[in-house]
Amino acid sequence: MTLTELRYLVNLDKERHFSRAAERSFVSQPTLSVALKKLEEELGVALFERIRGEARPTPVGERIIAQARRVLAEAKRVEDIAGEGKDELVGPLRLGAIYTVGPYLLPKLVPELRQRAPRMPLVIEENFTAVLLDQLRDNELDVAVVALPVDLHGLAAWPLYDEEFVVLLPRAHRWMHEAALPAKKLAEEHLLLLGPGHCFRDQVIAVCPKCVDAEGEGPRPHTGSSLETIRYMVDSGLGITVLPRGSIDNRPAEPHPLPWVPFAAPAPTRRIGLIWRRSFPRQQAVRVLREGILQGGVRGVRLLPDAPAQIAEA
Amino acid sequence: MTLTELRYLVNLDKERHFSRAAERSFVSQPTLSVALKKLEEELGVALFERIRGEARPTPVGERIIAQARRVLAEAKRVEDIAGEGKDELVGPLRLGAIYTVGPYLLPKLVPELRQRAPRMPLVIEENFTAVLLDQLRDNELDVAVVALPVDLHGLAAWPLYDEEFVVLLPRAHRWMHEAALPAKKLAEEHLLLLGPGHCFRDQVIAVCPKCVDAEGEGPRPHTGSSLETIRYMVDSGLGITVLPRGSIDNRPAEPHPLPWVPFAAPAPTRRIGLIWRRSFPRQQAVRVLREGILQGGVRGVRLLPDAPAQIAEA
DNA sequence: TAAAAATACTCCATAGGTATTTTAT
DNA sequence: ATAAAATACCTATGGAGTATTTTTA
Repeated sequence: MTLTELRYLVNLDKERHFSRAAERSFVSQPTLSVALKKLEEELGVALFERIRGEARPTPVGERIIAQARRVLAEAKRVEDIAGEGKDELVGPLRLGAIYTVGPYLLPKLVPELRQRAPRMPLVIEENFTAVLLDQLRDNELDVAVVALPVDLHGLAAWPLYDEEFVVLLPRAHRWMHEAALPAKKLAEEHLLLLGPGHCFRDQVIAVCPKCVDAEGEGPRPHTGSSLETIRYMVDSGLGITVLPRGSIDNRPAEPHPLPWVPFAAPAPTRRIGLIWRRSFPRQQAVRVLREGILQGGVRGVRLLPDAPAQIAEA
Repeated sequence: MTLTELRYLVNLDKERHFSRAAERSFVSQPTLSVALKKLEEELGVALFERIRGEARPTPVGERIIAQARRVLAEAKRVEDIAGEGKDELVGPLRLGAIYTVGPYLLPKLVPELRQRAPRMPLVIEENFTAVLLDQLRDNELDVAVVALPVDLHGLAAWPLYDEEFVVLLPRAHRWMHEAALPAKKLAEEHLLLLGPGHCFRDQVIAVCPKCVDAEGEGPRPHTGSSLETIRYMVDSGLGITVLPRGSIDNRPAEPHPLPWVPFAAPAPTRRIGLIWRRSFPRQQAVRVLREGILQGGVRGVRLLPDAPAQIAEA
């Protein structure tokens, strides 16, 4: 039994006439005759009585025709559902972001994407890189914004932009009018760091290894659970800190922002990119997300060219 | 889209693994892979994410899989219905009979058929031959018992038995001890006939053309609307009549039946047979009906051999 | 390296076509 | 004689197979 045969069956019931049913089915009359005979043989029952000039359904035939209509209707629903689901920009996109990017990226990104893909709501989760990677692999997230490189296993990545690190100072700090600071000077001050697990913490330590002791601990009190927390700690005079450049401009305007100073060249940077399961089927969603981030505008960073359309490697 | 593809789809969802789903579908792994890819291309959506060691349905995929299950369930119902309808001895059989046979045949036939085909109830209609033929052709009846020959157009016939005609007399009639009567003697008496339209009327007139006048009218009062009515008229002394032999024994026993006499050889007879649309698909029902009539027993008639399994001619 | 899925190719069953015959009116 | 359906026969698509490659953990 095939869907085609059932279509012939229903058309024959509509026309009660083999030749006209064949026309309606866009096949030749013998094709429909043979197909119907095959169906009758397979089902083991006569579906129509062939009376001169008219094909009349038998009693079983009528029941089977009614059922065939149901089959075809359900089959059509399959196509309908596929049609609705065809647009990759329809349906929620589960987006993850590391803690040190989310707060500065998302406020711009969300309205931007509502413009670009109004039927693709974002389900957003902030977490550590390691957790985001697991969630991607476990199909709990679709895409994530992280600092590259990361361990790509079954994942694909697309670099978005590089952002330099800068030094955030308390108000009226003695360095506040320096044009640029060499990294090693950081050790002269009390350096506030994020807690373990934040990749940005490790990146900052890499810039100034002397700022931590043998156990990898910075001066106490030393950890904040977010960059914003640390900013408050700096403002209250506990010490200085290092921030990614993107966290400077992409936040609500303040009347009296804290002073900050760039690093001396070569300034340390981090590279922010998108990652997703290599098998994730909504490539267009990823593309639109990228465009939303880049053109939606993260201020103060260096956007990367479109060129390596999407880098994926083991 | 084919039912087979939908079956693969559902099996893949059950197994979440191409090779195992292929086993479950009794096909090779490449077959299932290719079929699924074809389905995805046709529908224009990704149905599964191929993650190492696991095929995971996409959100659209899940909806389509659920719908595919519905399609397959409905398709299975088609086979179920066909299975139920496969037995030709299930479902009502619409049986017609001429007035001069029905009353003597049906009382035995109905219980006999309830035995032989308990799930094939008889819907019975008595009528004139001409009406029965029309009803057969108009699909208002399935089979009919009539006197042959008739105009077979698109119909098939199967002779059942021959029955002789006999002469029914009032009590104490002067012929009541005759061994046999020549047909021409009928004209000596007042011959009661059925009304026009009954084939038996015409057959009796053919036996004794002199019994009617130029307009084909017999002596008045001359017509009864049924053989039983005429029997009463004979009993009340209005005249004699001619009956088919089958109407003698196949009726409720009477304490004092009317006398009857056979015709002199060659006795006139009529041939009773089954007719049905040549396209009528329940041949087995016809066979069982025939057996029910013959072996169920019409008394006093000469059964015809099975030989001409079923005669059908234009 | 091993396991799984995708690809390449080959084959054959069958859906579909055209031409013709059979059937019924 | 005509119209309709069935049959015969042919072709080509595609479903399914085996062998192999690609991919990823």
